[in-house]
Amino acid sequence: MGRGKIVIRRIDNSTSRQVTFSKRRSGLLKKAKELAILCDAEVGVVIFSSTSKLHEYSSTSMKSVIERYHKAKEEHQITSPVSDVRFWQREAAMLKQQLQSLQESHRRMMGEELSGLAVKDLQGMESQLEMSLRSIRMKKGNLIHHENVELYEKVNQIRKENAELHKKVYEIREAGAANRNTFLTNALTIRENPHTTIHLQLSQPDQHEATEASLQSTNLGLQLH
Amino acid sequence: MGRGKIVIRRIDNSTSRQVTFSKRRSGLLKKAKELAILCDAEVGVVIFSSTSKLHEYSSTSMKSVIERYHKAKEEHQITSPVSDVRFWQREAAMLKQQLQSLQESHRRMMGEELSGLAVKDLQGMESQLEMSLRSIRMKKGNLIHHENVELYEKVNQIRKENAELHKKVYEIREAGAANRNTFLTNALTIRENPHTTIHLQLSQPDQHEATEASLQSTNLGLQLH
DNA sequence: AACTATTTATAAGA
DNA sequence: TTCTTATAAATAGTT
Repeated sequence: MGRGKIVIRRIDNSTSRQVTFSKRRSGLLKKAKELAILCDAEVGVVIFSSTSKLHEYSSTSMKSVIERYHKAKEEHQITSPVSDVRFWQREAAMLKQQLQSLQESHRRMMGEELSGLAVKDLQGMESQLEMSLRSIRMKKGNLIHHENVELYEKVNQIRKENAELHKKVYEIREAGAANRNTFLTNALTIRENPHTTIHLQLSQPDQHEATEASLQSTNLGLQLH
Repeated sequence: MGRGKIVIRRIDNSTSRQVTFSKRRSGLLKKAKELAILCDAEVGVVIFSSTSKLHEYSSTSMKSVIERYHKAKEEHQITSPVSDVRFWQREAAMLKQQLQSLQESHRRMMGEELSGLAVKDLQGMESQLEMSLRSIRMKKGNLIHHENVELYEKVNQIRKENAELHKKVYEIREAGAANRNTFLTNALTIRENPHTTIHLQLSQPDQHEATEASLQSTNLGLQLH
């Protein structure tokens, strides 16, 4: 990555070795930092220059990294007779767990890591956020809104068709009455207003559990006796 | 150094975080190796993935690196029981502090303990909450989409039923024409189906104030007695 | 696990 | 040293 390609081998010239060390050291530490942040890793880097100068980076603390390293390697001496150690280890483990849990919750609260959540969970979060917010602007018409409008229109169309059906049935009754002359007085009851209003309301996100679209049969039972 | 520029910040998506970890980890270890060789340095790198898997490199041996590190830090004891206790105590204290800080932040996020905050702080929180809500609603919108698909199906079903009603009405008329002089009285009963109610609800993720889509009662009561 | 379009790191030069 | 710049290398997004 430079003006020319180099072979990875000890740089003989002391000055340029020093210069290269300086550049690459900062590059390495930067990359270590990025890895830790990007990938949520615990990283420790220790560098001694050829002049024995120490340079280091750790995403947490070098002590933590080394401790963890020893544990992972199971090279840590086991029995420190101090039960205090175990207590504090447990304490730390518990706190770490609490912290992680809260961090996760916090991230979700920040709108991150929402995958894997159920609608109900999201609903709860949303209403919580809404409660927290004094005012939130309403956002207008997204794709679902348009679909909603279309559904509204379709339902209205069906309503009209139903109204027409009603009218036809009424006409049939009239015809029957005319033909049969009488005692049909109460034969036909139209209970509903022919202009039955369809109430189309947009649901509250909060009440999403209840918004499960349930469109039930408009089955108008027609029976001949 | 990729198809697009990225911001150095925890990668939310677990899969791509894992992939990036794998790529960058090998990159980091390679760079560490190169630095050690080119510049005649002693280098040690320890990496714990977010899943606590250990990865390491050391130009000499990790033990040597760690010992030299401790020496350079003038901490000659690798791990004495005493320092162990202190370490865990410090660890616990640090975690406790982090936890408290995050708890406070979380409470504020929940709209609690807002006193003592400047207008600027509140504005920052507000925009953060708005961003969070956007993410959550978008996510929810996707989840709700399938409900719309179901609604489409149900609407289609109703249409079919209406078509059948048309047919029946037609048949009734035919029958009426044929039996103009016969007993039709009470013969035709179109009664309300108990399930006639249409209950159509659509969730609108964004227009929460007025998004309750509730379409009730296309109840066309048709009764012949 | 490859493939590239890009970004990033850095070797060499000033 | 520090800056500049041409180029090598790393890698983000994609397949």
